[in-house]
Amino acid sequence: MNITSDILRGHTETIILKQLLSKDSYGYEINKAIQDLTNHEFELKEATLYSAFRRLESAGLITSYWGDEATGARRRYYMITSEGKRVYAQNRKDWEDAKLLIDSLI
Amino acid sequence: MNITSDILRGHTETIILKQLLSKDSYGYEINKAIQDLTNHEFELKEATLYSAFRRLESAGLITSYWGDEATGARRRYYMITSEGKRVYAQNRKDWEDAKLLIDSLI
DNA sequence: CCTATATACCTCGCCTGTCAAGGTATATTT
DNA sequence: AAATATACCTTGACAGGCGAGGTATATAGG
Repeated sequence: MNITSDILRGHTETIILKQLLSKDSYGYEINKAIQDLTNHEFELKEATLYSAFRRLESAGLITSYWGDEATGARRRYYMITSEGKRVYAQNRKDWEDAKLLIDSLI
Repeated sequence: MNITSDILRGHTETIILKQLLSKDSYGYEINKAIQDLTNHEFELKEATLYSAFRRLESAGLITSYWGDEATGARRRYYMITSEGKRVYAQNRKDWEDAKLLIDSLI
C-alpha cells in the first residue's frame, strides 16, 4: 500500500464527517478509529486532522464542545451539523462520479 | 458533475502518461483528447498541463522533441520512457488500492 | 520516586500541485 | 481587418498536507 497525500487530498474532511455520523467524537479517537479501519496501513497526520477540524468548523459543518472528563487529558468533542450531513452526502456522490471519471482517464 | 481539483490532484501525471502509452503526442492534442474522453465535462487547465510536463520530464518519465510541421504553430511532442511505463503501471495499481481504501473510510 | 508511555490537545512554517491571468506566434475563416 | 483556432509558455497566488515542535494529565514499570 502506497497511497500518496495527493490522492487522499480532498478526502480528509469527508473521512472526518463520516466518523461523526454515528456519534460525537474527538480528535484522538477519530484518528485511532481510522487506523483501525485500515489495519494500521493509513493514518491522518495530526496536523492534517486538526487543520481540517478548523476548516470544518469555520464552514459550519461541525461544532465542538469540551468534554467533562473527571480524569485524564481534556477532550474536545465534535458534532456534525445538518449542513455537515448534507455536504457529506454530496461528497459521497461526487466520489462515485470521480471514480468513474478517473477510471476513464487513467 | 462537480469534481474538485483536490480529488483530481495527483492523477494529472497518470492521465498524461496514459495518453502517451499509445502514441507520442503534444500538449494541445492531449488536452483535446481528455476533453473528448469525458464528453467535455473535464479538462486539464493549461498551466496544470504544462507544469506536469516539466515534472514528468525532470523525473525522466517522458522525453520531448520538436515536431517538423511545415505549416501552423510548432508542436512539442512528448514520448513516454520505459521508466514512465513502469511508473504508470504502478500508479494504476495504487489507484486500485486507493479506491478500496477511500471506500472503506468515507 | 522517576522515567517512559499513552492519552489528548495545539501551532508554525515549509512544500507542492493547481490554476487565473497574462503573454507569444502562426494559419484560417468571416 | 478582425475573430477564431491552433499551439506554446511563465508568473505568482492559493490551499491542503504535514514535519517539527510544543503543552498537560495519568498510569505502568523498575
